[in-house]
Amino acid sequence: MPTLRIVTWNINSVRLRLPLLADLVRDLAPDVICLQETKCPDALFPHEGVEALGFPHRAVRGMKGYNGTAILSRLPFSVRADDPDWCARGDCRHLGADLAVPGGLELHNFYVPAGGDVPDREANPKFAHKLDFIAEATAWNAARGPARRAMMLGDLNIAPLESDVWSHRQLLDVVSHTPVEVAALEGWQRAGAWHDAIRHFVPPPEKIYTWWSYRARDWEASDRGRRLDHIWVSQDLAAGLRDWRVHRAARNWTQTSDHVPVLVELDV
DNA sequence: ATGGTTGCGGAGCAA
Repeated sequence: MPTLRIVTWNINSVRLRLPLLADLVRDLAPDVICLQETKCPDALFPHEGVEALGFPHRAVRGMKGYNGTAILSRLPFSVRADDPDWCARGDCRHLGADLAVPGGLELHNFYVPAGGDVPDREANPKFAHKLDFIAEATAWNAARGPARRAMMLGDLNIAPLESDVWSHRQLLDVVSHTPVEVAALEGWQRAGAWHDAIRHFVPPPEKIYTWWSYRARDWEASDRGRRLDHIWVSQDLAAGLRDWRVHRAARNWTQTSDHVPVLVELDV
């Protein structure tokens, strides 16, 4: 029974931050890295640099300027070909893989739309897109039944719990923590019977954040963070969870992302 | 209440 270390990171430009990927590999020793916001067309992906870090197996789904996902792996895997094109946009927000481990392991890397600034689906098309995206993913999970030997991770752009934000009261009207978004994310989680792998180790009310705005004068002193990045596992994998890490130190790396890497180690 | 920063791409949009 192999033990895997799997990381999710919204890298916010894979070309700009390729050197930081080396720091991530040094610090976390991952077997699989799932990236979001690579902002890189597939033809321009820095394959050589990633190969040199020890990741011979890669899949990328990128576009010019925005979005983009990638899976970098020490183990072989195949890209899942029949997963949906969410909201029929072809906007590179999901990459599914079947990892070559005994018994198989499904891995879904998501970049959920951020949703703009106004939490109103009529006034703000970006917020409508966010809710529609999650509704489609929820229906997909519901149709497939409870997940088995599967992981679901990525930048979901929602902080569901009061202890996932620096101030529940002050963020109730802020996109990422509104009740309608929280209900949508909880519905998605329920539809797939997903188990929150980070809250498995750190139950509420302990605070956990994975994102701090670039706009803060001193992100560390103000510590106004949100837990936007998540790792969920199917119920049959929950007993295999071994370790976790939110790599807060990465927020102080030179020219870093506003998100930090999140790691889970588990027996699969 | 407002404004604050970053990346892409080379202005303005998205976050």
